[in-house]
Amino acid sequence: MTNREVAWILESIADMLELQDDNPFRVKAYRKAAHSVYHLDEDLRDLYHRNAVNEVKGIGSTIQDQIEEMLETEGCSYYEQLSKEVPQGLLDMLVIPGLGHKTIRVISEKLGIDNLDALAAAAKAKQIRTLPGMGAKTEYNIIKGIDLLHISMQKVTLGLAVPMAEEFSKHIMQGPGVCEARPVGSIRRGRPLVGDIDILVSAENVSRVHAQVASYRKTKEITWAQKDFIQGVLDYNMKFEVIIVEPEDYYHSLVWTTGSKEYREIIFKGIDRTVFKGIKSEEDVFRQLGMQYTPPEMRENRGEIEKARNYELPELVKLSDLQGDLHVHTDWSDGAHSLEDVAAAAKKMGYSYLAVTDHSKSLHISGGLSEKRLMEQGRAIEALNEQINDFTVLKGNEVDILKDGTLDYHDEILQGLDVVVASIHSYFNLDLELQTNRIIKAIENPHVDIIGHLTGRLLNRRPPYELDIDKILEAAAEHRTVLEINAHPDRLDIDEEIARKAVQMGIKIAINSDAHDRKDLGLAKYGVLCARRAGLTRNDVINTWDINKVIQYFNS
DNA sequence: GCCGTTTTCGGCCCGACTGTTTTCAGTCG
Repeated sequence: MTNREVAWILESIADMLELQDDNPFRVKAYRKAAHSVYHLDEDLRDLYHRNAVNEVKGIGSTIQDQIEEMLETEGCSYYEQLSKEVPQGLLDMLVIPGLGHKTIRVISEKLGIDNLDALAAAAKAKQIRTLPGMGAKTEYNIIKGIDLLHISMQKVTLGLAVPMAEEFSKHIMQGPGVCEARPVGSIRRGRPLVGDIDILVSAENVSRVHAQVASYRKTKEITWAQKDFIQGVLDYNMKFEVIIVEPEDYYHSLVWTTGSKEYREIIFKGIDRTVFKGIKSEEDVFRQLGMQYTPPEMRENRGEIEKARNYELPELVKLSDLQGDLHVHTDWSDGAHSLEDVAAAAKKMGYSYLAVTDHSKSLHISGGLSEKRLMEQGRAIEALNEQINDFTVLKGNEVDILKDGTLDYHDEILQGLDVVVASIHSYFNLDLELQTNRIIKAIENPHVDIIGHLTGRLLNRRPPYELDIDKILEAAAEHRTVLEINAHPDRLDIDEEIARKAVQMGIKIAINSDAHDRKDLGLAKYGVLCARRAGLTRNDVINTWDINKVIQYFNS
């Protein structure tokens, strides 16, 4: 069992205990343990072999025993026992915004409802409003929430799909006679939400691939199998398709299975694909098609085919172009690691700079820094910079944009910072005009360098706030304010459409991890995918620049 | 259930919003 899976079980235990109205602190203890495990740097198995599982913060003797059981048996009897007591349908309901365990308990006890379909039906039949503390609005939110849930159940974020697809490919790769196995389709194109995992496999012996796929520990079900095609379901209801080809057909199949349906139908139109047999690279397939090599992220038929035929594609920004990260949290606010640890991790990644941007004072829950603490942090950063070579930590802050568009610190404070990222963390429901003006006011503040996660969307969970994007882009262009592509796979905000529009207007972009954990610095790769889908080049992205150029841009 | 340089028992993050109520419980970040 992986750390992530252990964390998921602990989190589920917390949910079930909460639905049973158990001691809230016990619930919290499980959540805390889940959080610690999720953010662990080390594999739990290694800790287990060192007999050090209980050294993890938030894990005492009870949870330690449960984790050890999970590692030894791939199961957890306490979790299984609770699963029998708490219907899965109640856990599903927790995902609906506005429904917590107490409300769900009342609904389940008074109306005997234990699944989403019955809940939706009761809401539509106006039965929910008969319960204490619930009214028409509650019913409306339930119906809306279930609709959203049905949509989100069809697709998952890259953050979930990519690690699963990589692990699955690796497993297939270990099969006898397998030459290649790699994720293709929408995952390879970097679409922010994907419906299934597609894996292209080339192998000498097709039947052995079937056995290898069936033996994967997360394969729940094979729903359809042909000689060269396997369709099925993995854990968490993740659908997959495995396409199997002969080694000599691998590269043209790679192009075929990576592009969108429209894309491949256009570029291979009227072409017998057997002419590509034996080709040794994707580049050669494109050469034979009379086209410029097209990066996977662009293969969507959105104008790139014409450009590729005229050899006019831009050179897209690459992950290795990034020289730093301009939005990162530490344990001074709600990050998991110290200033020193985060800086060391960034340096290890090959970065040459990092802006520490903890939360500002109004964000109490996230440990927002008072002016005094911010000053202290500034001194700590200066001291750290004295100690490390060939690396610069910039003094920054992710300052809250308050309801009226003013910022959470006075200008004199902001002036002393190297990097000011301004973001919204409250009043998500303002109307279009108020919300737009609020952000424009922040853009107009001369100390603001970057707007963080502009639209506030959370993929599969929360729609963007009401914003007049065009007006905001005009203001950002006028004030030379940088827009962030927040690389967290739950956000990818701004999205590729806005990013494309922004650079056309001369706005610069920062690809920021918004890491709250040193491991999360690596999430930058998802932001790069988004930028590449938007057609961005190195020069469009300021954190591919060296630090002097970045600072100069902010000060200009 | 976890934790401890005040504690092995008695605490554990808290302020604001939402939708329901007429003073507040539940939810969320």
